[in-house]
Amino acid sequence: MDLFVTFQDHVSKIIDDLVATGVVPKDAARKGVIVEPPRDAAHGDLSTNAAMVLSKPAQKKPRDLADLIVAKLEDIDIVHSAQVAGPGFINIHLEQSFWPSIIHSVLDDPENFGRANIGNGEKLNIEYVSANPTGPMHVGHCRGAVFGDALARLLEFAGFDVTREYYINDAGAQVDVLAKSAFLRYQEALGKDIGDIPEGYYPGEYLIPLGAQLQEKYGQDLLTMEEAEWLPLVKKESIEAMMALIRNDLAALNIQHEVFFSEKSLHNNDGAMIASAIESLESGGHIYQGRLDPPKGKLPADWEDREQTLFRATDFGDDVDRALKKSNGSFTYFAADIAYHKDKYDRGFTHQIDVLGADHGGYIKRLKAALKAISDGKADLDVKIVQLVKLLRDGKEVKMSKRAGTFVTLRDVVDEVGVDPVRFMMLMRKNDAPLDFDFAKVTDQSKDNPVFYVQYAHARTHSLLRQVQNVLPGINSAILFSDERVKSASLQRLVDEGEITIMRKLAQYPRIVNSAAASHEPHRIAFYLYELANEFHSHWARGKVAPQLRVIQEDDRELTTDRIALVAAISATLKSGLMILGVSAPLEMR
RNA sequence: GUCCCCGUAGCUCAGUUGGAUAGAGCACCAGAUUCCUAAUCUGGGGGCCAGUGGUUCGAAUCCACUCGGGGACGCCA
Repeated sequence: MDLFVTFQDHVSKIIDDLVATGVVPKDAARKGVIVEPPRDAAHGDLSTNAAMVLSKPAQKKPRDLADLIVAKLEDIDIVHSAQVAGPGFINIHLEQSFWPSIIHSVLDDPENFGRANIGNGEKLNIEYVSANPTGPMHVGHCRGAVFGDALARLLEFAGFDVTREYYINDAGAQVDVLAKSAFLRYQEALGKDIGDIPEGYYPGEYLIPLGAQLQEKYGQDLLTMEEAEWLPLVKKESIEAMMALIRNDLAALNIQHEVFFSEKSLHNNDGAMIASAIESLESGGHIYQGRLDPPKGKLPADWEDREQTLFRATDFGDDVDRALKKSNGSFTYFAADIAYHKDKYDRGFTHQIDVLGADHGGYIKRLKAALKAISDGKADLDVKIVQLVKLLRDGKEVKMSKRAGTFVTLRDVVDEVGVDPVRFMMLMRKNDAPLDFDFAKVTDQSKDNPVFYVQYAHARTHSLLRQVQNVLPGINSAILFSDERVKSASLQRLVDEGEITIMRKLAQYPRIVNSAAASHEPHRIAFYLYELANEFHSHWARGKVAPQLRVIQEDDRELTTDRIALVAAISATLKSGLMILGVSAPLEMR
C-alpha cells in the first residue's frame, strides 16, 4: 500500500468531479498533478499542486480552485484537515489515528512491504561487470559489479523478471596475449628459465598456477606443437581459469550471474550470428556501403579511406554511422555487440540494461540505436555509466599501476574491509558521480560510517525485541508477526511526535522504492535507510532524557506492545532496504 | 572540431523527475548518558545552486550560449 498513490487516486477522482460539474474543462492536461510529502513536515503530511496545475485550463485563480478541492478532500475519512497555502498548494493533515495503519501494512507482510509492481512481471536483462577474462578483478571493476547487482535486486523487488548476465570478452586480441602469457608460465612449470616477462605480456603471478595446470594436463606435449596448434588449447584453458578466478571474486561480493555469455560464440561458424544480425538490419534498410569522414582529433596512424559496410546509426539518434567490418574483413566489436543485444531481444528481453565503465560513454548512442533498429523500437535499453573510484588511504590517493606492483585487487579490498562496507559505500553515491573510497573511513565503526550507522539501527531494533521478553514473555522477532498480542495491538497509543515522525518515514518507503526502480538509481535506497536510521536513533536518544518515551515500559503492557510493533516495523523496513542493497542486517553488534 | 557526464556550504555529496524559507554528513563551536547498546543524540554559525539569457503561476532541476573539470571520438575491447 502506497499512501501517496492512494491520494493520487483521491485527487484524480476529485478532478473527475470538477470536470463533471464543468469547473475544469474535459481536456485539461493533468499530467503534472502530483501528491508528495511536503518539503517541510510542518506543512502537513501530504501536499498536492493540483490547483496550480489546473488553474490555467480552468481559468480560475489557483487559490479559488484549491478551495473547491480542499472541501472535497476533507470528506475523506482519514483526512483531518486540508489547507491552501502559498501560491496554491494544498496541504493535507491526516487523522493521527491513521498512522498506525502503516505499521499494520508493514507487519502484515514484512517481506513485501514496499514491493512495487512497475515491472509487471516483464523480462529484464541486466548486463554488468563484464571484465575481460585476463586476470582477477581489481577495485575498478568493483563499483560496476556492486551497482549492477543492487540494481538487479531493486528491479526484482519492483516486479521485473530479472536476469543477470555477464558478457565474456573472449574473442579479442587480449585473450591471445593471455594465452601466450600462460604459455610462458607453462614453460616455466616445466623448469625452463623464462627470465623476465616480456613487454606486452601479462606479468601477473596469478598465471603461475595456470602454467602448472597446463603442465599437468599436457605434460611436454604443447612444446612440440606449432603456435597455431597450441594457442587455441591454451586459450580455452586460460579463459576458463580466469573466469573461475572472477567468479570467485564476485562470490566474495555476494554477486552471482545467471548467464555467462561468450563473445566468441557469436563468432563461431564464421560469425553466423553476427552475419544474421546484420542481415536483419539490412532487410530493414539500415545498412549501406559507404565512406566515413576521418575521425576528428588524433588521426590513427593506419587510417585509410575506404568503402565499407555501415550501420545507419544516425537514423536512430547517433552522431555518425558506424562501421561493422574491419579492413581485414572481420567484424568489429560493435558488430558483435549488435548480435549480442539482438540475441537478448530474441530471448525475450524487451527491457535491457548495460552497466558500463566511465570510458564507454561514447558507446551509448550507438548501442541504443542498434537495439532500436534491431527490435523495430519494441525494446528499450538503458546504459548506466559508473564513474571511477578513487582509492584513499590516510587521506592520500592510492595510485595503481600494474608494473609498480601497487595493483589493488577486489579481493584485497573485500578482505580488508568486508563485503558490507564495500557494497554500501559504493551505493552511497549516484552511479555517474566519482567516488572517494577511503579505507580508514570505511572500516571506522562509528556514526561517521553510514554502513555501521544503518546496521546498528537494525541491531538496536533486535536488541529491543530481545529485551521486551520481560514484559511480553515468549516474543521473538522470528514469530513476532504471528504473535496475537502484536497483531491485535490497537496502536492507538503511539502519539508521541517522534513516533509519528517515524511512521511518516515508513509510509514513504514504497514511494522511494518506486522512484529508485523507475530511475534505475539504487543509491536512493541507501539514502532513505540512512534517514530512517537517523529518525530511529534520534527517538531512541529522547528516551534517555525522558524515560516515559522508552519502548519498554515494565508496568504498561499495552503501551509496550504498541511500541514494539513500531520497532518491528522499523526493523522490517531496514532489513528490506538492506536486502535490496545486498548488505546484511545484523541482529547484534558488539 | 563534434558528442556525453559533471559544476550545490571550507570538504564529501543529496535534492522526491518543475514546487513553498535549497538539505545531510565531515570539519568547527556549545551541550546531553546513574545507560531499553554513547558504535548514540541535541543546538549553533556557514550558500551568487559556475555565469548569462529564455520557457511559466514557479527553475538547483527543462532549453540556448559562455566559462571551468573529466571522458569519448573507424578497424581497443
